[in-house]
Amino acid sequence: MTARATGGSAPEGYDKHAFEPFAVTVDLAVLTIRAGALDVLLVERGQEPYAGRWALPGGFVLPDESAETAARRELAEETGLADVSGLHLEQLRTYSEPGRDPRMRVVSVAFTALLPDAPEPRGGGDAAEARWRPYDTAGPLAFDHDRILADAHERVGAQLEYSCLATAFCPPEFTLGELQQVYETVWGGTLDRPNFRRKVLATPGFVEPVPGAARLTGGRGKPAALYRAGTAAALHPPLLRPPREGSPA
Amino acid sequence: MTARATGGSAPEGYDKHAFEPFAVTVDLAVLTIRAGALDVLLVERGQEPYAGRWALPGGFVLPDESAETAARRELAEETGLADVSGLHLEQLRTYSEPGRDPRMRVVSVAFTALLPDAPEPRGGGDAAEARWRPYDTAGPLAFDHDRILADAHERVGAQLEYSCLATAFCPPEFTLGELQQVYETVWGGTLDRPNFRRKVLATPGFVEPVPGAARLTGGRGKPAALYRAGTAAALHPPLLRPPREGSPA
DNA sequence: CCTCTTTATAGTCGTAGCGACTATTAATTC
DNA sequence: GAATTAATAGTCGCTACGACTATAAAGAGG
Repeated sequence: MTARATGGSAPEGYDKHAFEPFAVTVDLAVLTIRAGALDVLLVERGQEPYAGRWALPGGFVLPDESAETAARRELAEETGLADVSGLHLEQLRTYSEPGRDPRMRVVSVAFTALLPDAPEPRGGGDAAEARWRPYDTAGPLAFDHDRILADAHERVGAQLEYSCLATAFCPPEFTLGELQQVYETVWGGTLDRPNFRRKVLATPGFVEPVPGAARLTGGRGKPAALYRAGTAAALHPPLLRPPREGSPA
Repeated sequence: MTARATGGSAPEGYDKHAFEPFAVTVDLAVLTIRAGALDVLLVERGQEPYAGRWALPGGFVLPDESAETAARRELAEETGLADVSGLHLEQLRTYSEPGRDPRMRVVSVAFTALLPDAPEPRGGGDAAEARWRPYDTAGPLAFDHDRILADAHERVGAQLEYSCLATAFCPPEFTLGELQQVYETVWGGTLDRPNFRRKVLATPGFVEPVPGAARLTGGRGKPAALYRAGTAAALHPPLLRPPREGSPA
């Protein structure tokens, strides 16, 4: 059933308020790490407004979808991945400023998605060309997508402290060096390797060793032991970000 | 399939037949602490569906409003407070399951609001009677409001750990005992008073003493020093919740 | 082959934070 | 004025953590 609710045609219970139907969309901040840099998936706009500018992938929520379902569908379309069921997808927040789209009233539910490997995106369907772009030089983006992307970055950075989210950037089996690089890339600094190792291994359920003493050969140094994501969801104790300069008075 | 608003092949502007308009509402989880118990502001529904059941206050987002603006307007209407500009209001998440309202497609942006004192709510406008109810015996609520309320509780509990949010439950000047009671009420346990005091005072910017060595008299024991909310937004180091039983293997 | 480089892993040391606990102080109540 | 209540001060021992050093195991290049 379609809601044509402007004026007096609102359903029972809503008729005391006049309300305007809004378009509801999802926007995706799809993040990955390639060559030690944080990359974001962007699409190039072909028409006004913001023609030629890059934007976050997204689209309308269909009548029988939740926002989460729509976001996962868009994620599959934009990345071209066959199976996105295991990927980390999380609602960020909703952006509803009246003027955020000059054409009409659009309320957008933003999501953050994290990918381990980074396949080159295949432009799905009629979508404009999609590409990985470095996070640092991504902007300025169309609409309020700069802010959405910044919010996503901040949220992911904060969640690395107290959740196992970092493993979502890693392949199924990974070394502690790769895991550390996730933290360093998202937080933008360097961490002490022995200390990082001690903290990760001291946190129960964060990672577990791959059976058989598997090691990753082919690198330049000593082969690293392989680990899998553990069963814990939260980190106790948390892995706190080193404080920025100037914090302690 | 469906034309995409951000796609390259769509004609000028949005294709009006590509999406279905949704009603967009806000729902508020308004929390306070009264007599050492966590209370939530609820309204009684007068009509189907869920007639006679309690629900979170909320309403439609008007055409010229953002969701935040609508939430603050609803907060003022439901609580009857003249000035809600200083109250803590924060977006929680958006609920968009297709069947969450049996009448029509409603996407609801949920907010959490924290109040220090607890004036008896005046039923604002045509709203049904609004009342403070204890959090523990609030359910079952109408629609998916049980889940929204639970999500709000969990979010607030988590934010107490690493933000100064607890002061939002307190009046402008408060004692450390009152602040501790906020933590105990939301987390549902007891904290050691000397240790709590030491941690709060050791966190720069969390609280600052009221000038003049002001103290709160009239209580039964030794008068407590009065404090104000500090200037910091985040807590360094965080005030971690005591681990639940069974967490360490 | 031997050595240098690179990376992983092991361990040390001093400090800060924190949980558990005891002691003291200053008000009200009986 | 003694008992009660609550705030504040302080102690003790353990753990976590940052900074640092040392060792092990691979490839690179002569």
